[in-house]
Amino acid sequence: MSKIDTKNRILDAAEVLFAERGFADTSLRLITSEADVNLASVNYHFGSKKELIQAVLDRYLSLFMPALDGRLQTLMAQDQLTLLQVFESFVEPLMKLSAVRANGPALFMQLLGRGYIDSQGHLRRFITTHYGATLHGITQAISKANPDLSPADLFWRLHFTLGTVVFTMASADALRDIAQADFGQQLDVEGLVRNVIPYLASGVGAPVESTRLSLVV
Amino acid sequence: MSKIDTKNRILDAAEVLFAERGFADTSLRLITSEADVNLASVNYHFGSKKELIQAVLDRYLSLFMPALDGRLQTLMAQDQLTLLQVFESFVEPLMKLSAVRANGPALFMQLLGRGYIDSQGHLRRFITTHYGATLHGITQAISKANPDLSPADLFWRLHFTLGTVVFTMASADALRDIAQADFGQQLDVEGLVRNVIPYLASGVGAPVESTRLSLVV
DNA sequence: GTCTATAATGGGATAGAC
DNA sequence: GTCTATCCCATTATAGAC
Repeated sequence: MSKIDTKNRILDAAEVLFAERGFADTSLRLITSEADVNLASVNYHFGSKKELIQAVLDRYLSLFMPALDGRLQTLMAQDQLTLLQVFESFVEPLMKLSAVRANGPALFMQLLGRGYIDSQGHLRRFITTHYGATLHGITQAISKANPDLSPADLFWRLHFTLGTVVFTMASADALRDIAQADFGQQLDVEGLVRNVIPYLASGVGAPVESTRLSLVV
Repeated sequence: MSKIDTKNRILDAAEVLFAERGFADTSLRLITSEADVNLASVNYHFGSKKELIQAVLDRYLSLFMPALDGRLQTLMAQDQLTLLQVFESFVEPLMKLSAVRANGPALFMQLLGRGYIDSQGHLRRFITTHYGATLHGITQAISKANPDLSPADLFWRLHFTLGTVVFTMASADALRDIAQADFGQQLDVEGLVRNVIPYLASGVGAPVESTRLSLVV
Protein backbone atom coordinates (compact mmCIF):
# COMPACT_ATOMS: atom_id res chain seq x y z
CA MET A 1 0.00 0.00 0.00
CA SER A 2 1.40 3.34 -1.03
CA LYS A 3 1.91 6.08 1.52
CA ILE A 4 -0.71 8.79 1.30
CA ASP A 5 0.24 12.29 2.19
CA THR A 6 -0.30 13.97 5.53
CA LYS A 7 -3.10 16.19 4.34
CA ASN A 8 -5.24 13.26 3.25
CA ARG A 9 -4.38 11.22 6.31
CA ILE A 10 -5.77 14.04 8.40
CA LEU A 11 -8.91 14.35 6.28
CA ASP A 12 -9.52 10.61 6.40
CA ALA A 13 -9.15 10.38 10.15
CA ALA A 14 -11.04 13.58 10.83
CA GLU A 15 -14.17 12.72 8.89
CA VAL A 16 -14.65 9.43 10.67
CA LEU A 17 -14.24 11.00 14.09
CA PHE A 18 -16.41 13.99 13.23
CA ALA A 19 -19.16 11.69 11.99
CA GLU A 20 -19.01 9.50 15.08
CA ARG A 21 -18.60 12.13 17.80
CA GLY A 22 -19.56 15.47 16.33
CA PHE A 23 -17.27 18.40 15.71
CA ALA A 24 -17.10 19.87 19.20
CA ASP A 25 -16.30 16.54 20.83
CA THR A 26 -13.45 15.72 18.45
CA SER A 27 -10.14 17.30 19.40
CA LEU A 28 -7.25 17.93 17.05
CA ARG A 29 -5.16 15.80 19.36
CA LEU A 30 -7.48 12.85 18.80
CA ILE A 31 -7.48 13.37 15.04
CA THR A 32 -3.72 13.63 14.70
CA SER A 33 -3.04 10.66 16.92
CA GLU A 34 -5.55 8.58 14.95
CA ALA A 35 -4.01 9.74 11.67
CA ASP A 36 -0.56 9.15 13.09
CA VAL A 37 0.66 12.62 12.14
CA ASN A 38 1.99 15.48 14.18
CA LEU A 39 -0.39 17.75 16.05
CA ALA A 40 1.02 20.88 14.47
CA SER A 41 0.39 19.60 10.95
CA VAL A 42 -3.31 20.39 11.12
CA ASN A 43 -2.61 24.05 11.51
CA TYR A 44 0.12 23.91 8.91
CA HIS A 45 -2.11 22.32 6.27
CA PHE A 46 -5.51 23.74 7.11
CA GLY A 47 -4.92 26.82 9.23
CA SER A 48 -7.45 26.02 11.93
CA LYS A 49 -9.92 23.42 13.11
CA LYS A 50 -12.78 25.32 11.54
CA GLU A 51 -11.12 25.26 8.14
CA LEU A 52 -10.45 21.56 8.55
CA ILE A 53 -14.16 20.97 9.10
CA GLN A 54 -14.99 22.87 5.93
CA ALA A 55 -12.38 20.93 3.96
CA VAL A 56 -13.82 17.64 5.18
CA LEU A 57 -17.31 18.59 4.09
CA ASP A 58 -16.33 20.12 0.80
CA ARG A 59 -14.53 16.97 -0.31
CA TYR A 60 -18.00 15.45 -0.56
CA LEU A 61 -20.10 18.46 -1.47
CA SER A 62 -17.89 19.30 -4.46
CA LEU A 63 -18.63 15.85 -5.88
CA PHE A 64 -22.21 15.40 -4.78
CA MET A 65 -23.73 18.70 -5.76
CA PRO A 66 -22.65 18.80 -9.42
CA ALA A 67 -23.69 15.18 -9.89
CA LEU A 68 -27.08 15.88 -8.40
CA ASP A 69 -27.37 18.97 -10.54
CA GLY A 70 -26.87 16.93 -13.69
CA ARG A 71 -29.46 14.41 -12.60
CA LEU A 72 -32.03 17.06 -11.87
CA GLN A 73 -31.54 18.72 -15.23
CA THR A 74 -32.11 15.44 -17.02
CA LEU A 75 -35.23 14.96 -14.97
CA MET A 76 -36.55 18.43 -15.70
CA ALA A 77 -36.33 17.73 -19.42
CA GLN A 78 -39.13 15.18 -19.04
CA ASP A 79 -42.76 16.09 -19.55
CA GLN A 80 -43.93 14.46 -16.36
CA LEU A 81 -42.10 13.51 -13.22
CA THR A 82 -43.05 12.01 -9.85
CA LEU A 83 -41.80 12.79 -6.38
CA LEU A 84 -40.37 9.29 -6.22
CA GLN A 85 -38.29 10.04 -9.27
CA VAL A 86 -37.02 13.26 -7.76
CA PHE A 87 -35.89 11.59 -4.57
CA GLU A 88 -34.45 8.64 -6.40
CA SER A 89 -32.27 11.01 -8.37
CA PHE A 90 -30.33 11.61 -5.15
CA VAL A 91 -29.27 8.01 -4.84
CA GLU A 92 -26.68 7.68 -7.53
CA PRO A 93 -24.81 10.92 -6.74
CA LEU A 94 -24.80 9.82 -3.14
CA MET A 95 -23.53 6.32 -3.84
CA LYS A 96 -20.80 7.66 -6.07
CA LEU A 97 -19.25 9.22 -3.00
CA SER A 98 -17.77 5.80 -2.33
CA ALA A 99 -15.10 7.04 -4.75
CA VAL A 100 -13.77 9.16 -1.91
CA ARG A 101 -13.70 6.16 0.39
CA ALA A 102 -15.59 2.92 0.94
CA ASN A 103 -18.33 4.24 3.22
CA GLY A 104 -18.24 7.75 1.86
CA PRO A 105 -22.01 7.93 1.34
CA ALA A 106 -22.76 7.18 4.98
CA LEU A 107 -20.04 9.50 6.24
CA PHE A 108 -21.26 12.33 4.08
CA MET A 109 -24.80 12.09 5.37
CA GLN A 110 -23.65 11.87 8.94
CA LEU A 111 -21.41 14.89 8.52
CA LEU A 112 -24.24 16.79 6.91
CA GLY A 113 -26.46 16.06 9.89
CA ARG A 114 -23.79 17.03 12.37
CA GLY A 115 -23.05 20.21 10.48
CA TYR A 116 -26.64 21.29 10.31
CA ILE A 117 -27.21 20.89 14.01
CA ASP A 118 -23.84 21.59 15.62
CA SER A 119 -22.53 24.92 14.49
CA GLN A 120 -25.27 27.48 14.52
CA GLY A 121 -26.04 27.84 10.84
CA HIS A 122 -22.47 27.90 9.50
CA LEU A 123 -23.04 24.94 7.24
CA ARG A 124 -26.43 26.13 6.10
CA ARG A 125 -24.89 29.39 4.97
CA PHE A 126 -21.92 27.68 3.36
CA ILE A 127 -24.15 25.40 1.31
CA THR A 128 -26.63 28.05 0.25
CA THR A 129 -23.88 30.40 -0.90
CA HIS A 130 -21.78 27.78 -2.68
CA TYR A 131 -24.44 25.47 -4.04
CA GLY A 132 -27.49 27.68 -4.21
CA ALA A 133 -28.17 26.82 -7.85
CA THR A 134 -28.46 23.12 -7.09
CA LEU A 135 -30.73 23.78 -4.13
CA HIS A 136 -32.93 25.84 -6.37
CA GLY A 137 -33.00 22.96 -8.85
CA ILE A 138 -34.31 20.67 -6.11
CA THR A 139 -37.22 22.94 -5.29
CA GLN A 140 -38.01 23.34 -8.97
CA ALA A 141 -38.11 19.59 -9.53
CA ILE A 142 -40.38 19.03 -6.55
CA SER A 143 -42.60 21.87 -7.65
CA LYS A 144 -42.96 20.31 -11.05
CA ALA A 145 -43.71 16.89 -9.57
CA ASN A 146 -46.28 18.34 -7.19
CA PRO A 147 -47.55 21.73 -8.37
CA ASP A 148 -50.15 21.88 -5.59
CA LEU A 149 -47.55 22.79 -2.98
CA SER A 150 -47.33 26.45 -2.06
CA PRO A 151 -43.82 27.88 -1.74
CA ALA A 152 -44.18 27.92 2.04
CA ASP A 153 -45.36 24.31 2.19
CA LEU A 154 -42.54 23.31 -0.09
CA PHE A 155 -40.04 25.07 2.13
CA TRP A 156 -41.25 23.32 5.24
CA ARG A 157 -41.52 19.91 3.69
CA LEU A 158 -38.05 20.11 2.22
CA HIS A 159 -36.71 20.76 5.69
CA PHE A 160 -38.79 17.95 7.12
CA THR A 161 -37.16 15.75 4.52
CA LEU A 162 -33.71 17.02 5.34
CA GLY A 163 -34.40 16.29 8.98
CA THR A 164 -35.58 12.79 8.28
CA VAL A 165 -32.53 11.97 6.26
CA VAL A 166 -29.75 13.56 8.26
CA PHE A 167 -31.07 12.37 11.59
CA THR A 168 -31.47 8.85 10.30
CA MET A 169 -27.97 8.92 8.88
CA ALA A 170 -26.46 10.52 11.94
CA SER A 171 -27.73 7.61 14.00
CA ALA A 172 -27.54 5.05 11.21
CA ASP A 173 -24.96 2.85 12.88
CA ALA A 174 -26.94 2.50 16.08
CA LEU A 175 -30.22 1.96 14.22
CA ARG A 176 -28.77 -0.72 11.98
CA ASP A 177 -27.37 -2.52 15.01
CA ILE A 178 -30.84 -2.54 16.56
CA ALA A 179 -32.52 -3.67 13.33
CA GLN A 180 -29.98 -6.44 13.06
CA ALA A 181 -30.50 -7.59 16.65
CA ASP A 182 -34.29 -7.30 16.72
CA PHE A 183 -35.31 -8.26 13.20
CA GLY A 184 -32.25 -9.99 11.77
CA GLN A 185 -32.25 -7.32 9.10
CA GLN A 186 -29.06 -6.34 7.34
CA LEU A 187 -29.27 -3.08 5.42
CA ASP A 188 -26.37 -1.41 3.71
CA VAL A 189 -26.41 2.33 3.13
CA GLU A 190 -28.09 2.14 -0.23
CA GLY A 191 -30.73 -0.15 1.24
CA LEU A 192 -31.31 2.33 4.01
CA VAL A 193 -31.58 5.20 1.58
CA ARG A 194 -34.03 3.32 -0.59
CA ASN A 195 -35.96 2.42 2.52
CA VAL A 196 -36.48 6.06 3.39
CA ILE A 197 -37.44 7.23 -0.09
CA PRO A 198 -41.08 6.09 -0.10
CA TYR A 199 -41.50 7.73 3.28
CA LEU A 200 -40.13 11.02 1.99
CA ALA A 201 -42.06 10.97 -1.25
CA SER A 202 -45.29 10.22 0.55
CA GLY A 203 -44.66 12.86 3.21
CA VAL A 204 -43.84 15.58 0.71
CA GLY A 205 -46.86 14.61 -1.34
CA ALA A 206 -49.30 14.58 1.56
CA PRO A 207 -52.52 16.61 1.14
CA VAL A 208 -52.10 20.18 2.29
CA GLU A 209 -55.64 20.95 3.46
CA SER A 210 -55.18 19.65 6.98
CA THR A 211 -52.10 21.85 7.30
CA ARG A 212 -54.03 25.01 6.65
CA LEU A 213 -56.51 24.43 9.44
CA SER A 214 -54.09 25.35 12.17
CA LEU A 215 -52.13 28.30 10.85
CA VAL A 216 -51.76 30.99 13.44
CA VAL A 217 -52.36 34.57 12.41
CA MET B 1 -42.24 38.50 41.16
CA SER B 2 -41.22 36.06 43.83
CA LYS B 3 -37.67 34.83 44.09
CA ILE B 4 -37.28 31.29 42.78
CA ASP B 5 -34.69 29.08 44.28
CA THR B 6 -31.22 28.45 42.93
CA LYS B 7 -31.95 24.97 41.67
CA ASN B 8 -34.76 26.14 39.41
CA ARG B 9 -32.84 29.21 38.29
CA ILE B 10 -30.14 26.84 37.07
CA LEU B 11 -32.62 24.55 35.33
CA ASP B 12 -34.36 27.47 33.65
CA ALA B 13 -31.17 28.99 32.35
CA ALA B 14 -29.62 25.67 31.39
CA GLU B 15 -32.46 24.41 29.25
CA VAL B 16 -32.55 27.54 27.12
CA LEU B 17 -28.81 27.46 26.52
CA PHE B 18 -28.74 23.72 25.92
CA ALA B 19 -31.54 24.05 23.37
CA GLU B 20 -29.83 26.92 21.57
CA ARG B 21 -26.23 25.75 21.58
CA GLY B 22 -26.20 22.05 22.36
CA PHE B 23 -24.82 20.41 25.47
CA ALA B 24 -21.13 20.33 24.60
CA ASP B 25 -21.04 23.97 23.63
CA THR B 26 -22.74 25.20 26.80
CA SER B 27 -20.38 25.62 29.74
CA LEU B 28 -21.37 25.67 33.38
CA ARG B 29 -19.87 29.13 33.53
CA LEU B 30 -22.30 30.36 30.91
CA ILE B 31 -25.23 28.73 32.66
CA THR B 32 -24.44 30.09 36.10
CA SER B 33 -23.71 33.58 34.87
CA GLU B 34 -26.97 33.60 32.94
CA ALA B 35 -28.85 32.27 35.95
CA ASP B 36 -27.01 34.75 38.17
CA VAL B 37 -25.94 32.07 40.63
CA ASN B 38 -22.57 30.90 41.76
CA LEU B 39 -20.56 28.53 39.61
CA ALA B 40 -20.13 26.00 42.39
CA SER B 41 -23.87 25.70 42.95
CA VAL B 42 -24.32 23.45 39.93
CA ASN B 43 -22.16 20.80 41.45
CA TYR B 44 -23.74 21.32 44.83
CA HIS B 45 -27.28 20.86 43.55
CA PHE B 46 -26.82 18.41 40.71
CA GLY B 47 -23.46 16.74 41.25
CA SER B 48 -22.16 17.15 37.71
CA LYS B 49 -22.93 18.61 34.35
CA LYS B 50 -24.17 15.25 33.10
CA GLU B 51 -26.69 14.97 35.91
CA LEU B 52 -27.83 18.52 35.22
CA ILE B 53 -28.55 17.54 31.62
CA GLN B 54 -30.63 14.59 32.78
CA ALA B 55 -32.52 16.75 35.25
CA VAL B 56 -33.32 19.27 32.54
CA LEU B 57 -34.71 16.60 30.27
CA ASP B 58 -36.60 14.73 32.92
CA ARG B 59 -38.51 17.81 33.98
CA TYR B 60 -40.29 17.49 30.65
CA LEU B 61 -40.23 13.75 30.12
CA SER B 62 -41.87 13.09 33.47
CA LEU B 63 -44.82 15.22 32.40
CA PHE B 64 -44.98 14.38 28.73
CA MET B 65 -44.71 10.61 28.82
CA PRO B 66 -47.54 9.86 31.27
CA ALA B 67 -49.83 12.32 29.48
CA LEU B 68 -49.08 10.68 26.15
CA ASP B 69 -49.62 7.29 27.72
CA GLY B 70 -53.11 8.25 28.82
CA ARG B 71 -53.96 9.57 25.39
CA LEU B 72 -52.78 6.43 23.68
CA GLN B 73 -54.80 4.22 25.98
CA THR B 74 -57.96 6.17 25.23
CA LEU B 75 -57.19 5.84 21.55
CA MET B 76 -56.59 2.10 21.77
CA ALA B 77 -60.05 1.63 23.27
CA GLN B 78 -61.56 2.67 19.93
CA ASP B 79 -62.50 0.14 17.31
CA GLN B 80 -60.79 2.00 14.49
CA LEU B 81 -58.05 4.57 14.49
CA THR B 82 -56.07 6.44 11.85
CA LEU B 83 -52.41 7.41 11.74
CA LEU B 84 -53.46 11.04 11.85
CA GLN B 85 -55.25 10.39 15.12
CA VAL B 86 -52.19 8.71 16.55
CA PHE B 87 -49.91 11.60 15.71
CA GLU B 88 -52.44 14.16 16.81
CA SER B 89 -52.53 12.50 20.22
CA PHE B 90 -49.01 13.85 20.75
CA VAL B 91 -50.08 17.45 20.44
CA GLU B 92 -51.92 18.04 23.67
CA PRO B 93 -49.32 16.37 25.94
CA LEU B 94 -46.72 18.44 24.16
CA MET B 95 -48.57 21.72 24.48
CA LYS B 96 -49.23 21.11 28.16
CA LEU B 97 -45.49 21.44 28.70
CA SER B 98 -46.07 25.17 28.69
CA ALA B 99 -46.93 24.54 32.35
CA VAL B 100 -43.19 24.25 32.97
CA ARG B 101 -42.56 27.53 31.20
CA ALA B 102 -44.00 29.57 28.37
CA ASN B 103 -42.16 27.97 25.46
CA GLY B 104 -41.72 24.63 27.16
CA PRO B 105 -43.05 22.65 24.17
CA ALA B 106 -40.44 24.08 21.81
CA LEU B 107 -37.65 23.73 24.33
CA PHE B 108 -38.52 20.13 25.02
CA MET B 109 -38.44 19.18 21.36
CA GLN B 110 -35.16 20.98 20.82
CA LEU B 111 -33.59 19.30 23.82
CA LEU B 112 -34.83 15.95 22.60
CA GLY B 113 -33.17 16.53 19.26
CA ARG B 114 -29.93 17.68 20.83
CA GLY B 115 -29.91 14.75 23.20
CA TYR B 116 -30.46 12.21 20.50
CA ILE B 117 -27.63 13.51 18.37
CA ASP B 118 -25.10 14.91 20.83
CA SER B 119 -24.32 12.30 23.41
CA GLN B 120 -23.76 8.95 21.83
CA GLY B 121 -26.94 7.12 22.73
CA HIS B 122 -27.18 8.19 26.38
CA LEU B 123 -30.60 9.71 25.92
CA ARG B 124 -31.91 6.84 23.84
CA ARG B 125 -31.00 4.43 26.63
CA PHE B 126 -32.40 6.69 29.32
CA ILE B 127 -35.75 6.98 27.57
CA THR B 128 -36.09 3.33 26.67
CA THR B 129 -35.33 2.22 30.22
CA HIS B 130 -37.49 4.82 31.98
CA TYR B 131 -40.37 5.15 29.54
CA GLY B 132 -40.31 1.86 27.67
CA ALA B 133 -43.98 1.17 28.31
CA THR B 134 -45.06 4.39 26.64
CA LEU B 135 -42.79 3.74 23.67
CA HIS B 136 -44.37 0.34 23.33
CA GLY B 137 -47.79 1.96 23.41
CA ILE B 138 -46.80 4.16 20.47
CA THR B 139 -45.80 1.22 18.31
CA GLN B 140 -48.98 -0.61 19.25
CA ALA B 141 -51.16 2.34 18.27
CA ILE B 142 -49.42 2.74 14.93
CA SER B 143 -49.66 -0.99 14.33
CA LYS B 144 -53.38 -0.87 14.94
CA ALA B 145 -53.83 2.12 12.66
CA ASN B 146 -51.76 0.52 9.91
CA PRO B 147 -51.59 -3.26 10.32
CA ASP B 148 -49.79 -3.69 6.99
CA LEU B 149 -46.49 -2.49 8.42
CA SER B 150 -44.02 -5.22 9.34
CA PRO B 151 -42.24 -4.77 12.68
CA ALA B 152 -39.06 -3.81 10.83
CA ASP B 153 -40.82 -1.24 8.66
CA LEU B 154 -42.53 0.14 11.72
CA PHE B 155 -39.19 0.45 13.51
CA TRP B 156 -37.61 2.35 10.67
CA ARG B 157 -40.51 4.63 10.04
CA LEU B 158 -40.81 5.54 13.68
CA HIS B 159 -37.21 6.65 13.63
CA PHE B 160 -37.73 8.53 10.40
CA THR B 161 -40.54 10.32 12.20
CA LEU B 162 -38.40 11.03 15.20
CA GLY B 163 -35.75 12.44 12.90
CA THR B 164 -38.20 14.66 11.11
CA VAL B 165 -39.54 16.10 14.32
CA VAL B 166 -36.40 16.59 16.36
CA PHE B 167 -34.38 18.00 13.50
CA THR B 168 -37.16 20.41 12.62
CA MET B 169 -37.48 21.48 16.22
CA ALA B 170 -33.75 21.73 16.78
CA SER B 171 -33.58 24.26 13.97
CA ALA B 172 -37.08 25.64 14.47
CA ASP B 173 -35.98 29.16 15.36
CA ALA B 174 -33.85 29.55 12.24
CA LEU B 175 -36.52 27.99 10.02
CA ARG B 176 -39.28 30.20 11.37
CA ASP B 177 -37.12 33.25 10.78
CA ILE B 178 -36.67 32.22 7.16
CA ALA B 179 -40.37 31.45 6.69
CA GLN B 180 -41.19 34.84 8.12
CA ALA B 181 -38.73 36.66 5.88
CA ASP B 182 -39.48 34.76 2.67
CA PHE B 183 -43.20 34.05 2.93
CA GLY B 184 -44.44 36.41 5.62
CA GLN B 185 -45.55 33.35 7.53
CA GLN B 186 -45.83 33.39 11.29
CA LEU B 187 -46.08 29.98 12.89
CA ASP B 188 -46.10 29.30 16.61
CA VAL B 189 -45.00 25.96 17.95
CA GLU B 190 -48.40 24.36 17.78
CA GLY B 191 -48.80 25.57 14.22
CA LEU B 192 -45.45 24.07 13.36
CA VAL B 193 -46.35 20.79 14.99
CA ARG B 194 -49.65 20.61 13.17
CA ASN B 195 -47.83 21.49 9.98
CA VAL B 196 -45.61 18.45 10.31
CA ILE B 197 -48.33 15.98 11.25
CA PRO B 198 -49.76 15.36 7.76
CA TYR B 199 -46.23 14.79 6.53
CA LEU B 200 -45.55 12.25 9.24
CA ALA B 201 -48.83 10.44 8.88
CA SER B 202 -48.45 10.21 5.14
CA GLY B 203 -44.84 9.04 5.38
CA VAL B 204 -45.56 6.37 7.94
CA GLY B 205 -48.56 5.25 5.93
CA ALA B 206 -46.69 5.07 2.61
CA PRO B 207 -47.09 1.83 0.66
CA VAL B 208 -44.44 -0.69 1.59
CA GLU B 209 -44.22 -2.43 -1.77
CA SER B 210 -42.01 0.21 -3.32
CA THR B 211 -39.65 -0.20 -0.41
CA ARG B 212 -39.32 -3.90 -0.99
CA LEU B 213 -38.56 -3.47 -4.66
CA SER B 214 -35.26 -1.84 -4.06
CA LEU B 215 -33.91 -3.61 -1.02
CA VAL B 216 -30.34 -4.63 -1.53
CA VAL B 217 -29.47 -8.25 -0.88
C1' DG C 1 -26.49 26.87 51.06
C1' DT C 2 -23.28 30.11 49.18
C1' DC C 3 -19.04 31.94 48.14
C1' DT C 4 -13.82 32.49 46.73
C1' DA C 5 -10.00 30.41 45.26
C1' DT C 6 -7.78 26.97 43.07
C1' DA C 7 -6.77 22.44 41.45
C1' DA C 8 -6.50 19.43 37.46
C1' DT C 9 -7.29 18.65 32.87
C1' DG C 10 -7.68 19.32 28.04
C1' DG C 11 -8.31 22.29 24.42
C1' DG C 12 -6.43 25.22 19.99
C1' DA C 13 -2.70 27.46 18.34
C1' DT C 14 2.27 28.78 17.50
C1' DA C 15 7.45 29.62 17.82
C1' DG C 16 11.47 27.96 16.39
C1' DA C 17 14.84 24.08 15.63
C1' DC C 18 15.56 20.71 12.20
C1' DG D 1 7.11 19.79 5.78
C1' DT D 2 7.78 18.04 10.28
C1' DC D 3 8.71 18.00 14.99
C1' DT D 4 9.13 19.42 20.10
C1' DA D 5 8.01 22.33 23.43
C1' DT D 6 5.20 25.59 25.12
C1' DC D 7 1.77 29.33 25.54
C1' DC D 8 -2.60 30.66 26.74
C1' DC D 9 -7.09 29.86 27.37
C1' DA D 10 -11.38 27.52 28.90
C1' DT D 11 -13.29 23.86 31.01
C1' DT D 12 -15.22 20.80 35.12
C1' DA D 13 -14.85 20.01 39.65
C1' DT D 14 -13.65 20.64 44.53
C1' DA D 15 -11.67 22.36 49.06
C1' DG D 16 -12.55 25.15 52.65
C1' DA D 17 -14.05 29.71 54.73
C1' DC D 18 -18.31 31.88 55.85
